[in-house]
Amino acid sequence: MRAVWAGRWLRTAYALLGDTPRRSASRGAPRRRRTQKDCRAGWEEEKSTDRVKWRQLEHRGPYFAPAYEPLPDGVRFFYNGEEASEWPAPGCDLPVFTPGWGPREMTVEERKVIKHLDKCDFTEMHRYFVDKAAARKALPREEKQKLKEEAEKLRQEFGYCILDGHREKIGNFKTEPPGLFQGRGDHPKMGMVKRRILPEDVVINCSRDSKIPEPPAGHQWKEVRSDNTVMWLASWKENIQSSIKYIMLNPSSKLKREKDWQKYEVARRLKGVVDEIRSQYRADWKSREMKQRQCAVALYLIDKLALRAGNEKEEGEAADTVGCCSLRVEHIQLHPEADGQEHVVEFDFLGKDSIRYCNRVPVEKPVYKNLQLFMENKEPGDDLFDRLTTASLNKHLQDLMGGLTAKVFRTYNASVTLQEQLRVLTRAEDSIAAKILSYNRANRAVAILCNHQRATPKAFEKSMQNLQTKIKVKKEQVAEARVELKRAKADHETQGDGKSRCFLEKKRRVLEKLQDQLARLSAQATDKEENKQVALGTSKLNYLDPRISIAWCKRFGVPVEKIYNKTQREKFAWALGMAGEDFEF
DNA sequence: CTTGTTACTTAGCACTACATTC
DNA sequence: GAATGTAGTGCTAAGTAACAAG
Repeated sequence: MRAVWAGRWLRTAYALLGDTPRRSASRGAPRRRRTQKDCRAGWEEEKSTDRVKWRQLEHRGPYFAPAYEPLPDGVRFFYNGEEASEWPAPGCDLPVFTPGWGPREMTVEERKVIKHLDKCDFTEMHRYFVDKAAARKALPREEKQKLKEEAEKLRQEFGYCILDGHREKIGNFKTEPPGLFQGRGDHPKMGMVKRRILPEDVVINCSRDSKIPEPPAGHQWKEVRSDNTVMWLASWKENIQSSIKYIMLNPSSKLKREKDWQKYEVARRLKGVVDEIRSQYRADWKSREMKQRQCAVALYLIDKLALRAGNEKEEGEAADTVGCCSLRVEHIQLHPEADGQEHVVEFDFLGKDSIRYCNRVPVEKPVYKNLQLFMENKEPGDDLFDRLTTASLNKHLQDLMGGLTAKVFRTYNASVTLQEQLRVLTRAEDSIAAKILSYNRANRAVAILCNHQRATPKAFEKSMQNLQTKIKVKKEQVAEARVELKRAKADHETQGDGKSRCFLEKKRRVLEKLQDQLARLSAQATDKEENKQVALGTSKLNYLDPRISIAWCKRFGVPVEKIYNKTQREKFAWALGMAGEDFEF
């Protein structure tokens, strides 16, 4: 078998041809960051900052994933068709937190022998992990229950903190286990070894007067600090991109809820000035200054198409993806006329998570002309907006409205679209099920606007077929019930007694019930088909002001539980009481 | 201005637990 | 009771954006 790069078993497999992760090319001496002393000063001064501040924070520190067990002796590895008798040797040349095994890079000797991944045969290793997963699945009920209880115990011990006197849920209380880095898209660092995190890597953030978390026996924290202007409880630097990972609170916590609420309030403030901003950027399309023009056109695209800002990325560090400001000439095509419309721009690029954005849109003539201008004398690989960065764009936005950045447009347009679509699609006389379908349609309009895609579910075709079969059966049943009803009607007319009347009523109810079921099934089928490749969750969780949905529920008598599950209701608790039925975004 | 660092939000996928159907 | 379908959850990568320093 070939190297299978998908699947979690890889996390535990050996890294074969991983490059040594390069240290980020730090050019000069490390710059001075905020020190602990500065933090203390911040604490006492209560500087005006939009950062949420806390007074007291106590927690247990992160939970360290236990080390993996070594592969048993029987599991063999083949290279180029031959069994490698000595390799890979169990054991680990990296420091491990508990005695055990972890993924590692090849030694110098191994690298001399193993040069091509496609000559590696992982079959036995793969089977070992598949079997292990199957064994776990086949565990008797009591054993599973026991595992569950152990996990719950862990959650109780590590999964909560005390913040300003309240016990709050932590979002991710475990350090990330070592494994092979799985980037998305064509990632240059795919397959590199992600090191095990040790207590020595971890910075703890908590109140000075709290019980400081104990590092695991025989270990020490990298640092313990008390910075009350940040939301994280612990952090460490990861070795692939040398970015910092954080342990933070669950969305249901007060701190996160308030932040979320603020976000939507900023978007609502934009609503008040958006007309002005729009006429402003329209005017700037004709600006004499190139930079201003580019800014105005970019803003138009961000506003109209809900594009992301598009920060610059370091080449070779991540997959080649772009957003608005980092669009290149090769990503758009101009059509003077297409699909019966004028001034059509065709976009085709990879966005966040290497999700393809492919769209043809008619734009206003000045935008079209400007794009033409921006593309003149440029190579396909050149930046479309060569005078523009996200920083300068956001600087401009900040001047137009305090707190305004490019991403606010996405929030704003998503929420406005939901509100508008709900208004258009909901009919008061519809059943609850039909209303929920309308809600999903409105949600879907937003997801499409924001380009939230998903892979077609594995069993989609099959489950769709099953659904169609069910519909067919139901249709036959309805037809049959119709015939029976007719017969009962005729019987009642000839006999006219109470018994036949009763029978007639019964048949009528049966038919109604069946018709209802049929309607529900076809609605389900429509919904399913339309939703095939659209992910609704992301917009629901991150872009749609929950007060819009809650107000809609109240207005149309739909229970909120039909729209938000328990977790979502906890996250949006701030909005539950706030939004009356006439709330307007 | 550029560049690196830091903090936080947004994103899709794998897995799992539970409901439903056979 | 097994098989199947699906909603919910965990995970962590990949963005945005602010800020400091050269």
